Amino acid sequence: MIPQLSDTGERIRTAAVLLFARQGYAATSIRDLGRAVGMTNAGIYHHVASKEALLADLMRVAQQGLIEATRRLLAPCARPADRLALLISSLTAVHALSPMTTRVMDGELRSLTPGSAAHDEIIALRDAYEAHWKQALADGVAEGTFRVADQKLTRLALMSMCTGTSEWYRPDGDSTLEQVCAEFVAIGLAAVRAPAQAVVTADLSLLPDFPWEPPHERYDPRPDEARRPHVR
Amino acid sequence: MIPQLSDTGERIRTAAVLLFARQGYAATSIRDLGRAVGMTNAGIYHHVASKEALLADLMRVAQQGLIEATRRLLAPCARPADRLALLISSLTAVHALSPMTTRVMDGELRSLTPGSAAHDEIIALRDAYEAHWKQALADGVAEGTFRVADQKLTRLALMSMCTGTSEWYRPDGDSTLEQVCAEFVAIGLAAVRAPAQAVVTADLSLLPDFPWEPPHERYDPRPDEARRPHVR
DNA sequence: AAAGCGGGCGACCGAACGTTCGGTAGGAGC
DNA sequence: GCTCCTACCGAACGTTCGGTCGCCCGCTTT
Repeated sequence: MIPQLSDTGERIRTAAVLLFARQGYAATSIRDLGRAVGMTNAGIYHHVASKEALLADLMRVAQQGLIEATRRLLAPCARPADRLALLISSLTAVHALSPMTTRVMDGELRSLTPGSAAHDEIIALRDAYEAHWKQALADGVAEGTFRVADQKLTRLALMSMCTGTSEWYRPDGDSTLEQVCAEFVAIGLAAVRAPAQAVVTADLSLLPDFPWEPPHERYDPRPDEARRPHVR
Repeated sequence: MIPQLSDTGERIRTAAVLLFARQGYAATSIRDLGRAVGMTNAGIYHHVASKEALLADLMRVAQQGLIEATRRLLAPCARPADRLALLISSLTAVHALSPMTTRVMDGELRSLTPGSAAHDEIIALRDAYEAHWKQALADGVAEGTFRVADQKLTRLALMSMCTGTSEWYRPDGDSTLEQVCAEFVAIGLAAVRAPAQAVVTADLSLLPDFPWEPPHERYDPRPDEARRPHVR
């Protein structure tokens, strides 16, 4: 028979991403996790080495997915302005489409034990991703297409704008994802004083797909019983 | 004699803002707090009603300070473009100058018990602040000065850009705070298609001053002994 | 000198934490 | 029929959590 190997593991990851994004890693207990998937806390440990290893797994796969998707998107694209446009629209789209995963990815780095192998690995992955942005900005400046006061400032400001999307975007809001991306690309190109051009946005089908990302709207992890008030 | 009433209370708040910003509220224990100010956990409770009340106090004062400063800044200013410029530069400057306080203010709302009086109060304060942004944008659109696809989208994108500043700004970086503010105002006005104008930025002396905000660079809370590795 | 008092300490509480362990139900392979 | 193996549970481990209680020290007031 089909072993359906990681079915339970996937359900655990789905619940973990949701709870970590909602309450934060430190405020989520293994027992919370078990309750969300209809298991005892002991059962969780048959699928997960430790709470921190679970977080590290989620963050590694998320970060690698983003890097791989970015590499694919940027491959056929030469001009710095186009590359910057793709970086902006893809980062925005990933944060809009996978808000829970990206919230954990962006905000829980501090929950990994500093100096641990997992911590260092995630930092290296994050640096590898940011290198794409640094390169695009530096190329545009070297080419004379971009005029920026401070490349680091510009990069961090634009990335903040994109990553913030996970905090507010709703698919049933007033703007479609395509409109959001186009708008952000326009703002980004204005920020580097590049001439407004034919708008290039990312092909959404090339974006990473996280199997554990819950559906966008309301998703309630409680299986059959009400959750305790979490007084503490 | 001067009772110097809140000296210890102020030291507790300083340590709390630092630890909450660094590790998060849930990952910070009362004993961590006590260690940072050279006290036992029991001693802390002579100055603080509860851990959550301490967080609520910090958030309330921070949010009220921001609202009050914004009110003062906006008072003598009529044109929507100028008001938007002031909102952008003041929000950016507060996040650059008080990164620890603003990180707690922006990121720890979820740590307040939902439905509690404190939680509702902070939400009401946050809504009161956002009303300034909504008003400025709506006025500009009504007046015909701004052209935006979606006011909510524009507002949240610009606010994300400003609040992100607390995550990366360093006073010894490549850009001065004035340059950052001017740049962000330019980006913001471009985002609403307002004509580039004489740049209006906030008077920094009108910004709120949080007595507990630690000095910007490295600030080490350990009083005399090394900190345990925080294994758990 | 005696009394009052605020600030802090040591000891402690019940609960929850991450994690481990022995055991067991059920299906697959021989 | 017997033996594995996977998946999970009940119970407990030692530790840490937020918070309380009683006492004591050093200061002020009288």
